[in-house]
Amino acid sequence: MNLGAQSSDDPAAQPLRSDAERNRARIVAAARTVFRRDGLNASMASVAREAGVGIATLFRRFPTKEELVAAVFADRMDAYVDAVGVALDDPDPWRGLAGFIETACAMQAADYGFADVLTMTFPTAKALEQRRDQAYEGVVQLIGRAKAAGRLREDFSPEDLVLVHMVTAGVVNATGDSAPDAWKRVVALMLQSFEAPARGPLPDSPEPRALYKAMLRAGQACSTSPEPGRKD
Amino acid sequence: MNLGAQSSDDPAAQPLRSDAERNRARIVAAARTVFRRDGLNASMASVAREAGVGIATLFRRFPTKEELVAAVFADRMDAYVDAVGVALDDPDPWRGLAGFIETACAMQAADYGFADVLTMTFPTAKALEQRRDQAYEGVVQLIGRAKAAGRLREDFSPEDLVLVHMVTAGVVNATGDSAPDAWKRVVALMLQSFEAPARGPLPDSPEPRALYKAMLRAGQACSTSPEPGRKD
DNA sequence: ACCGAATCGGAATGCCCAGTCCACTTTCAC
DNA sequence: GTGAAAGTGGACTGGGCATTCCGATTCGGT
Repeated sequence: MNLGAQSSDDPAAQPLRSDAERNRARIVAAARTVFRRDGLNASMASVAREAGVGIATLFRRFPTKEELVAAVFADRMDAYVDAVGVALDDPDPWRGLAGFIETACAMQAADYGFADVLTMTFPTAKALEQRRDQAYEGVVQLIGRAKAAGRLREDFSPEDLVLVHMVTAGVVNATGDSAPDAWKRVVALMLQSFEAPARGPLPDSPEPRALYKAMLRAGQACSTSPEPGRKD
Repeated sequence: MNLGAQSSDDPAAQPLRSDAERNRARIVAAARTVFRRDGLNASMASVAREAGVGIATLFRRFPTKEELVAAVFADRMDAYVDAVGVALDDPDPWRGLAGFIETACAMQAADYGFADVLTMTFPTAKALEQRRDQAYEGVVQLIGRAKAAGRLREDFSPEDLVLVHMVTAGVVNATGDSAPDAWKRVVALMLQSFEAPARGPLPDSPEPRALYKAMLRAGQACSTSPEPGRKD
């Protein structure tokens, strides 16, 4: 794993000078802190300040924000993939799925940056997207099993998981520190209506393509503009 | 009603000069367009541009963004209050409540600015907040009746409506034009778990105070900073 | 027509941001 | 030790935004 990454653990590209490696680590740590607190729209300058390095140093190491994001959230994505694994190990597929959703949303609530990451896509961040795909495959299996067990409504689609992440991101965004647990109620509510039997039909799930486009747009917006989301 | 407002229909303050009145109308119309498209974080400058007036003109008429927002969304808020009225007139209180929620969320989807307005509060915009309170009272009644009819889960709280608005805002924000109907599925999902009998207990509803604080913070952020939501 | 007051528009200020450039400093292989 | 390559930080450019100021313009009562 971690095939083409240019991260510190990539032995391919010639190793950084020791001071550069030290600064790189500082930057990633600082970005972790800042993104967790302020979300992905935190400025590069604020990351540099937090890290105690010059702006140029930051940009030399991570020419695009996407690369920085990828480096920072690699481990969160690993945890996300692990959570899928744990869910798949659960003999009760419904409990597994529900637990996974709760865990994943808790990760969003604990890290505003990660909340954003799960609603965006970064095509150039290969390692990150590969992990996302890996998680996706697991989730598809999980969904299949939960439906087979008759515990998950038949019209649930993998896209619904993305919607759940968008919902959670929206709630934690809006409530912030003032009502830090509000998302739990919302997620519980959604889980109750995912459980079979369905209480009624639902409007169609968004097309995977359309949803991907939405996530893509959000990701691009985050690279350059001040605000992830729609804008002029 | 509309007691202390300084809007165009306020006969108290000396009337504006005819050209000023014309510009005021243009500004409000332009702001309506811009806020609908870009949400409340649209810049004052973009409103002035759209209106074809100078920036100073805009600021002279609406010294704060809150005042502009109040002027622009007065009629949307009226429609919102009306929707509550319609719901209260429905002999089936559950159908009334469900229909109201769908209508209100559709209003959010049709106007990004209004989507934001329903998740924020603007203490200085008296007329707007008065309408919000009016709607709130109606909703409380509606909830009471729907519970009495045994169609709404007993642990539903008025705060849940705010959460629904935050959820919808989050989804339309994230999906934008790419998946413009995704919110319908999410709202349908939530409605299904609001319907009695409850499928299970829920985490507590956020404290009204806490939720108010969250809405307040978002509103203040919108007045000055580039981004409604958490930030440095 | 005239004149003062109201109104106008745009330039100016001050802040934050992304991203680049360059003169100075540090590392490390020899 | 030493010198070249790698690395560094801060100044700088260019843009957007909120907000203020002011000289020019327009309205409307006379």
